Amino acid sequence: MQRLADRGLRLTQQRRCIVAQIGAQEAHFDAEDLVSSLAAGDDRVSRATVYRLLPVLVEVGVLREVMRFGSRREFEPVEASEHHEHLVCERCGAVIEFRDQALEDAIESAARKRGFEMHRHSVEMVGLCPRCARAQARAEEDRS
Amino acid sequence: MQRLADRGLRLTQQRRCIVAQIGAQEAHFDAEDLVSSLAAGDDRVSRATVYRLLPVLVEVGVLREVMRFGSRREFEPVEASEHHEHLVCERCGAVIEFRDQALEDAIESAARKRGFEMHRHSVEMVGLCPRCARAQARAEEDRS
DNA sequence: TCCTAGCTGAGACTGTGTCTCAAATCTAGC
DNA sequence: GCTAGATTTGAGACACAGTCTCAGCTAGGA
Repeated sequence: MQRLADRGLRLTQQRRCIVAQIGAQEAHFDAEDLVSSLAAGDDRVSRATVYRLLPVLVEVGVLREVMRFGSRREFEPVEASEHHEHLVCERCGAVIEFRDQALEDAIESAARKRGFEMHRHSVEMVGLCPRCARAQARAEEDRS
Repeated sequence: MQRLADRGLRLTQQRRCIVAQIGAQEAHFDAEDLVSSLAAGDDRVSRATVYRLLPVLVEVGVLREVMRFGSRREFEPVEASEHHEHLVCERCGAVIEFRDQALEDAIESAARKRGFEMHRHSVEMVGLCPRCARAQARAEEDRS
């Protein structure tokens, strides 16, 4: 909230509602999640307002835009967690968050090596989570 | 083309046109690029057909789906080049392709360490390309 | 040649996100 | 506390990428 004020942005009722709702949200969420959970509550905030505020919160450093699964833009609170990467299971849709210092280092070094001033990055790994990999292996065994 | 036949898929005129057009395409392209370049030529292939074939070509191993810039799904031919990552410049929009073995290794090891069976991955690095980073630095110098 | 599963085209439809503009509201200055 | 005016809002139209439907067509095996 304070960060909005610092930037000369107004602290409207709607913005308070949105920020409060973000606090109540799961780790990842997208604009439509917010719109519907605000609608479910007593807060009346229009879709346009939510869509307008999200990029502002990213710029102000409250949110971080994470990968896009499908076509929706996903967000997560910056302070809630350290930066992390995501494993996406093709079979069950699970999203596994993880942090890997060696990977971070490799990314930063790759950028530096090429004179690139990196502001953010994301790694998307798609495949089978441990559970589905096992299930798949069993299914193939049975077939043979 | 052969790969389609191997899978029991038909080699229709439209599919030949699409595959030929992909060959004539720049490194990256998306469905709309293809649709419009097909329309510009003498080939008449509908949008639906193009959108239908692209995921098939990915599955068959002819194309690879790369990162999504904005909201469009981008593709690139698999054989044209080795797997590579992308640096995206926020300022000029340039996309720099690069390959970094250390980074690949770090990604694979991160997946393996977590029992994840990785099928594909992509790294998106956003920031300033060397040229824009220099321009930015100069601009800030001038201002002070 | 014939048959039919698979493919196509046209356009309606869906979902996500943006834009517009009149009306409402926040905040600085008095 | 009041006022002015700059910002923000809401509702809905719009834009765009991508999907779906279904009647008609066709590749390719028998």
